[in-house]
Amino acid sequence: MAQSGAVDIAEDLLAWYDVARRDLPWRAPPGQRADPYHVWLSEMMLQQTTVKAVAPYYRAFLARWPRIEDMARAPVEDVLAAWAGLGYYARARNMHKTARIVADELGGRFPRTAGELVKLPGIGPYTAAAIAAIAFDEPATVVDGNVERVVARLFAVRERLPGAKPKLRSLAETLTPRHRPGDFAQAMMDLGATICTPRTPACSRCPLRADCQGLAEGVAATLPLRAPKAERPQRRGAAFVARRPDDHVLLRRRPEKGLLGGMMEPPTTEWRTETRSETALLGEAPVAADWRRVLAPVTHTFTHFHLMLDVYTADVPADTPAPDACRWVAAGDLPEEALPSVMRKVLAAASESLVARG
DNA sequence: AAAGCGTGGAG
DNA sequence: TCTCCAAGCTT
Repeated sequence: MAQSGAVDIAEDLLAWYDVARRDLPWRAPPGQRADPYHVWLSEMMLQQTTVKAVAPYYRAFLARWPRIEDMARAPVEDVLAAWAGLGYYARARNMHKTARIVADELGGRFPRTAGELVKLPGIGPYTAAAIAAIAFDEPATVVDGNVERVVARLFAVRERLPGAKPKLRSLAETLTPRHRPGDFAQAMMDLGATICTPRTPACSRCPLRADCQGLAEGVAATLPLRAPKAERPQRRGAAFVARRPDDHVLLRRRPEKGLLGGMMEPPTTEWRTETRSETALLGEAPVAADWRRVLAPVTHTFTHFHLMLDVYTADVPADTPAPDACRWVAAGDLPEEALPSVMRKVLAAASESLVARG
């Protein structure tokens, strides 16, 4: 194998990027520097989230809040509602905090270095480096899952993640060029997303195949090695969909911190590992009513547990007061609410059952 | 520093 | 159906 230096590898990758780069909504045309607001917004959304899932949200956010001052002015509830369905909702809360800091305290301008960017809410080492490199041309080393995979294969690193992170980072640093660092970062991610994929990588089409130690040793597709994951426990609970005669349903705002923080839901019981009796579940209903259980429970899988929710529905009087942290919402306004996917499943199950009952 | 934190698509 | 996992951050 002709052993190329780091500079050659970076040059080969950039040459490939110039002809193979993906056209993504947040990318500036070739040769132009991207708008920091656009880069930041896209990077916040892209944390642990696929390009395909992000694209429509990115367009919607930019159309609704064209400048960071616009987002800063919006109530956080609006941002959460627009974010609903993307997951990891702390990202949206942190993003909004950063919007206000940048708009109100920094004159609408993002810090230009990774070292300053990382101090802002929701911006960690990866996002800070990505913004600094892409928007401000700082030769920061951008290390995400793609980069870890590409580097692990390129240098045949057999140490397991997450222990191997420091080694992978330092190897990535040796590759980062002072010229076009933003394009280099995006090239690494494009390579990881389209060629050096987690399963069945297309090594025959890889611009770095001549320098890939993992390929030479026949282990590329198996890297990087990962620690086995903990199994997900099952949790159970009930959700209560109360409906008024004027077609309003009762929603509750979840606590600011923790799972689905700040998001709306039809009131639910606690979610516990053990199964509880219907009587016990109904004891946590938000209002007294003739609750009827929907036939099929809603199931949903979160990052660290499976959830099964029994769904109860009830028709309640028009003058039923909304309990603490709750409010009545017209059925027609539900699409605009900050309802996470699992809670949209609950509402769909309730509404199907109402239809089925006629 | 290990664990908590979403979702939907691919295989 | 089920597992894996995607441009990570926070505490």
